[in-house]
Amino acid sequence: MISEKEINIFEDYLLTKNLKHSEQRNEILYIFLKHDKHLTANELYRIVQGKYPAIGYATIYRTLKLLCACGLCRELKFEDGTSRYEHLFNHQHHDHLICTKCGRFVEVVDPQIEALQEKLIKKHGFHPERHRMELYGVCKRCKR
Amino acid sequence: MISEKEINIFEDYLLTKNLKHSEQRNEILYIFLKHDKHLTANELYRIVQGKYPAIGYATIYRTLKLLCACGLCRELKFEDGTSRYEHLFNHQHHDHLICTKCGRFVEVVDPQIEALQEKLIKKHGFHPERHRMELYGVCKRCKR
DNA sequence: TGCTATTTTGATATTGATTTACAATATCAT
DNA sequence: ATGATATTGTAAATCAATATCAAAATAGCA
Repeated sequence: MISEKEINIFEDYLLTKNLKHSEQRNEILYIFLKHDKHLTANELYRIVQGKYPAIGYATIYRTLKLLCACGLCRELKFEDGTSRYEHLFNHQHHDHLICTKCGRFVEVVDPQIEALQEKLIKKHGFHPERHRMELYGVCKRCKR
Repeated sequence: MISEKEINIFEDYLLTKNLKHSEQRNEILYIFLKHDKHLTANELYRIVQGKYPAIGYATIYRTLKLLCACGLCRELKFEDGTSRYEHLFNHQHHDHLICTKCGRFVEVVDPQIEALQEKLIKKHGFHPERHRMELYGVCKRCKR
């Protein structure tokens, strides 16, 4: 399920930045790619630990930085302060709809909203770059 | 400029929760109300320090919690991790448009977007509660 | 191969923001 | 005034994230 393309993106990034390969980086990259979820640094750390107990916390953070820098992932900061790392490859832009009871969340996009957001930014004389939208509510399961 | 109503809200909250008055709480409340800006805890702390050097950091945080609990303010967490406290009284719901160069920001509302957000939440079977939207771009002044 | 410059790593310490613990003090209904 | 309860400041504790640094790994080159 891991796409060769994602690995190439990482490889190319190392190359262009004159960075080196390492087993740790590989291990973290593969584990990150295998888990197509929004993991926290800590969750990733624990999974990596399972296979590679010697790996340090700092290396997780360092590699997550690389993954973000090369465009494979991005850091999401939620309201409660937790940071989660989200896959970017083959995932077009989206926002999040989050259940306030159970924390479950869904990726959502609405082209109309997207268009209006850009319009709103321009109306205030800004040059649009990006946005962040989180919708909160109670999900079907928690509603009853 | 400080509205009696805001003070009453705070008073009432203390009353209903069986909390007590204190000079510190008053001082912090008044200074918070006087500065109709999005201050950080630290900025508020420094201002309060000017009049009340004995006041502790913890008391600032504790009082900000009260201000949020009684509905006079809310904590905003921005992407860079900083928390700012925003006035709620007489400020209807709004989102933020933030300049990525200078950090300046504008409060914005777009009824069309608001409506679509609610629709989108319902479409996914959620019961809508609230949302958070931050728009990022480069402001007029920074553009040139 | 071996050499060497450079990068990476893990352990540990450090930061910075926020929270907590606790003994001393202040508040307020009686 | 008294006593029960809440509040305060100080200092210590958290917590996630970052920086430091000596030792180990990597990769280009002989």
